Amino acid sequence: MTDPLAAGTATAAPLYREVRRLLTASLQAREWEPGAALPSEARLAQRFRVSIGTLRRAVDELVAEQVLVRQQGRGTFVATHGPSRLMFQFFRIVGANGERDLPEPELLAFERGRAEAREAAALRIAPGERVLRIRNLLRLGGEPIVLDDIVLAQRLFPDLAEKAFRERDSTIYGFYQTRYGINVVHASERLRAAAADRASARILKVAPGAPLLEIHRLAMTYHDAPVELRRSRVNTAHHAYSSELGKSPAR
Amino acid sequence: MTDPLAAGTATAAPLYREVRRLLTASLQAREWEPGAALPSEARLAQRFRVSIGTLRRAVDELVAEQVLVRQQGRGTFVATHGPSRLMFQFFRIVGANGERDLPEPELLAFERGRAEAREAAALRIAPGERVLRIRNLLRLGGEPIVLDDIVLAQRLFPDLAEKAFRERDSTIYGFYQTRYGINVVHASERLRAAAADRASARILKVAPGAPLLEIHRLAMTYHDAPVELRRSRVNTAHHAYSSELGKSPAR
DNA sequence: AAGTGGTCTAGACCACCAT
DNA sequence: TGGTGGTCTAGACCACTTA
Repeated sequence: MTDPLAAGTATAAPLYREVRRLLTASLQAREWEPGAALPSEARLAQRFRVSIGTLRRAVDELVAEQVLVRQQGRGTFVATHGPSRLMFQFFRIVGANGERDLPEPELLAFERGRAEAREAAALRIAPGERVLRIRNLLRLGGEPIVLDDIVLAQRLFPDLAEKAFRERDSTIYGFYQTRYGINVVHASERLRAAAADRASARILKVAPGAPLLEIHRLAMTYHDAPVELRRSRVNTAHHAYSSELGKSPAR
Repeated sequence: MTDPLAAGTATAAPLYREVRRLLTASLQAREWEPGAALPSEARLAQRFRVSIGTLRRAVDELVAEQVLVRQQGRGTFVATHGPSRLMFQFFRIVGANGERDLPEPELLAFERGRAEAREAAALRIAPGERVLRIRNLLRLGGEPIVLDDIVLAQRLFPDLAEKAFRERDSTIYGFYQTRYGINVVHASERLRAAAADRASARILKVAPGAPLLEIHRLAMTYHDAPVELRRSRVNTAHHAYSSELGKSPAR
């Protein structure tokens, strides 16, 4: 194998990282559609001119981040944002006994606006740039539990209209993925307790001033590029946010 | 290599899992002290009669769970519960700008009691069994921010007295590890928003009824055996709980 | 210089899935 | 039966730490 970085610039990155980078680039370029199978590991190893072990190590990392999914005997697939991925990765609200229900969404508002300073900084766009503001209610077991206020850079979602958003046939991240080729791969959240303002209280059917769990989330695609800013307010009277510390996801 | 499970009982577990099990057993038996180096990978591979690749795979998993720590050129070490592990794995409270401070603890109460039904179920002991109840305040930047109520099965911590707990020279989990050989390796948490009761409000210097972030944590050692039950109340006026979704820790 | 973990390879064999 | 991913091996070479 020829050294990919022969010059003496510090220490060369390991080969499997370079292979991972190439795989990610192909995913970004939509060389393989969401849900589709990648070429076999043997073929990919040939293509990148590495051993199968090195190729597998690169795929291992993308599988760990749930960007790819392996199925023994069948192949390796581009992960889709279906209900199961939502529940495993992006929806952490559980019932009193730890049980998880699929949330039922209701679109409350869909508006166009301009980015405020803090929103612009988080989304890495210019202050005042056009944004979409979406208000979405999630019900669990019929009860209104989560109120989401979503901000998107309009530039990333050209032509997105309320009708298309409302009539999507999948999760929100699934919609981003299939309609706009934007694959949310991780998110960073900050949680606080806050008193319910009047509007939130009315929608969530709690008393004004009641304690709500407030979550600020920045969802990102490859290379930590920001995609979506979201503020959630959760009625935690009969639900909770679940967090696991120091345990590898699944096994 | 002889098959470790020759009989036809379903599918045999992979060899690296068996090696991992043996390593975990040695750790539980304190064959290597916290902070001490394990034998080299070559020697461990010889000992377990596996190839170095298989041995490394077992160690990989324990490193991913932060039970072991690798240092290139030096060796592989039993992870200790020092300040850095606290901050990376078990303390998720950050400031308004995301900065992390080391909390300064103050012991408020140390009492003996009996396990209530829910506590007993969580700790997997009998209802009414002896427990220790510890109330601990954490300050950040001098301000009281987190109030912890800790419940321990006395059986796991024989002879534990207030003085020893108060005068410990490390984190609480470091104390469990060095004094009792109990290594907390992961924890499961449930977060809610709740109104401050009078006692909490006084200690955290907030108004009674102010919204607090309430965290119920069950800390576990190897094989998910429960160790500690903890309820935290956090003043999130100037701090937040940080959560990363779908990102491998560190890299 | 010696010892450690980190990377990479090449190949064998197994388990599982589709046909 | 053929193709896929999953496991395991044996060995070479590199990077880093310590003395």
